[in-house]
Amino acid sequence: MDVKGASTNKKQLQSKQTKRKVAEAARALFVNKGYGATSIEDIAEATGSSKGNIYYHFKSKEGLFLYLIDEWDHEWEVKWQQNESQYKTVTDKLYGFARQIVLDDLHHPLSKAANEFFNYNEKPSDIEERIIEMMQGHLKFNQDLIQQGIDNGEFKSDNVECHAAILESMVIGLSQMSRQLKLENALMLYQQAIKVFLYGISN
Amino acid sequence: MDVKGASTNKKQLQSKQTKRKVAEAARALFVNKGYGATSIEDIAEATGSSKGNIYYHFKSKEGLFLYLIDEWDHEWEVKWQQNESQYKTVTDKLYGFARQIVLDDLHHPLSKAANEFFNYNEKPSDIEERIIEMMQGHLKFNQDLIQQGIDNGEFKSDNVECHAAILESMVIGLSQMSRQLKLENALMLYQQAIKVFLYGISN
DNA sequence: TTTTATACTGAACGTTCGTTCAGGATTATA
DNA sequence: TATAATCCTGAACGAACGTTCAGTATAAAA
Repeated sequence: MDVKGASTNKKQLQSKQTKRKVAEAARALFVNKGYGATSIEDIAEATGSSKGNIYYHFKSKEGLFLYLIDEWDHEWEVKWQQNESQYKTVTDKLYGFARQIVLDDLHHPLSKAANEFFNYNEKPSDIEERIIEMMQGHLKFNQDLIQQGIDNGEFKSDNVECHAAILESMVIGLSQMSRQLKLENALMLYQQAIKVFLYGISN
Repeated sequence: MDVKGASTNKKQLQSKQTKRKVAEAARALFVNKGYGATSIEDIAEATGSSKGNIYYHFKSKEGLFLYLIDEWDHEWEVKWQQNESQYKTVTDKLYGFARQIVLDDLHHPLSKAANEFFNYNEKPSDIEERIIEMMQGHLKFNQDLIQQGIDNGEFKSDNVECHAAILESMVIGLSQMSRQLKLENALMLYQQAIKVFLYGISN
C-alpha cells in the first residue's frame, strides 16, 4: 500500500533504526580497537541489544564489516565529488585529495581495520576480494588524476601507471606513519609528501 | 670448566639446536601466515617437538616473535654494512637501500607479521614498544642518509626530518603494495620511487 | 480476534588457542 | 652408582569468540 521506502510500518522503522545503531556502534569500535580486537559482544554491549540481534540484522561479523566498508567508500566518493569542483588545477586537486584523506580517514573511519585486513592471510574471505577491488579503484583514481595533470600541461610523467602506484604507496604509508600524529602535523606531512611527489615525477 | 660459548656439553648443544630449529620454523610460519594465524601448535608440528618444549625455550608467543624481530634487525644491519661500502655516492646508497629492502624483506622475513602488529591495539605489549623503537631507528637512519647527501652536495632538502618521514612512509607503503608483485617488478617500483623521492626533495 | 510474520533475547555450543604442569627421559655432576 | 639439573612430553585448563537456536514479545495481516 505504501510507496517504496516510505512505509509507515512501525516495525520496519524500528528495525532500520536498530540496524543503524548497530552499524554506528560497530564503526566506532572497529575504528578504535580494530577488527580483530572488537568482539560481537562489544558491539552488543555498546548498542544495548543482544548478540543474537546483531546476527538478525547482519549475516556475520565479516558481513557487518563489509557493510561498513561499502558505506565508507560511498561517503568518501560523495565528499570528493563535492570538493573536486572547487579545485581549478590538477595540482590543487592532488593537494585537496591529500587533505580529504587526512581529514576524513586519519582518525575517524575504518582505515585501521581495513589495514588490518590488508595484512591478513587466514582463510580467504569476501573481504580479500573487496580490498583488492578497492585497491584497483584507488590506482585507477590516481592514474586518472595524473593523466589529467599531463593533459593540462601542469606536470610530466613518463610512467603514469608506475607513478600511480607510488602515489598509492605513499598514501598507504603515510596513513600508517601519521596515526600517532596530531591532525595539523599529519596535514603538513601529507602536503609535503604531495609536493615531493609532484616535483619528483616531473623529471 | 669450559670457556664461555665453547662448551662441549652435549646437552646444551642439543638445546641450542632445538631452539634454533624452533626459531626457524616459527620464522617461516610467521612469514607465510602472519602472526595471528600461526599457532603454537603449528610451530610445534613443524619442528616435530611439543608445545611445552616451545615454552621451555621461549617465554611466550610474543617473546618468540620478539626474539625473531631482534634477529632480523641484526641481520639487516650486518648486511647493510657489508653493502654500504660499495656505494660511492649517497644517491647510490639510497638506491642500494631500496634494493636491499626488496631482496631481503619483500617475501622472506617478518615484514607481514610486523605489519600486523603495527595495526594492533589490544593489550599493550612489549612488542608495541619494540616497534616504536624500530620506527625511530628507521627515521634516524633515513635522516642520516639525507643529511649525508646534503653535506655531499648531491641533493638539497629544506626539511630533513619531514623528508625522512616521507621516505619511511614510502617504504612502508611500497612493502604493502608490492606484496603480490613479482620480485623484478617490485625492484623497478622501488627504484622508481627512490627516483621520484630524490628529484622531489631537491626543490 | 485469531493467525502469521517480524524483531529480539540469552543461553548454549563448538572450536581455537596460549599457557601450565606433573611427570618422564636424558645427561651432567658428585 | 647415586643425585641433581636439564630437556622434553602431552594432556589438560581456561578463557575468548563467532555463531546458532529455541523461545518470547510485539506488531501486521486476515
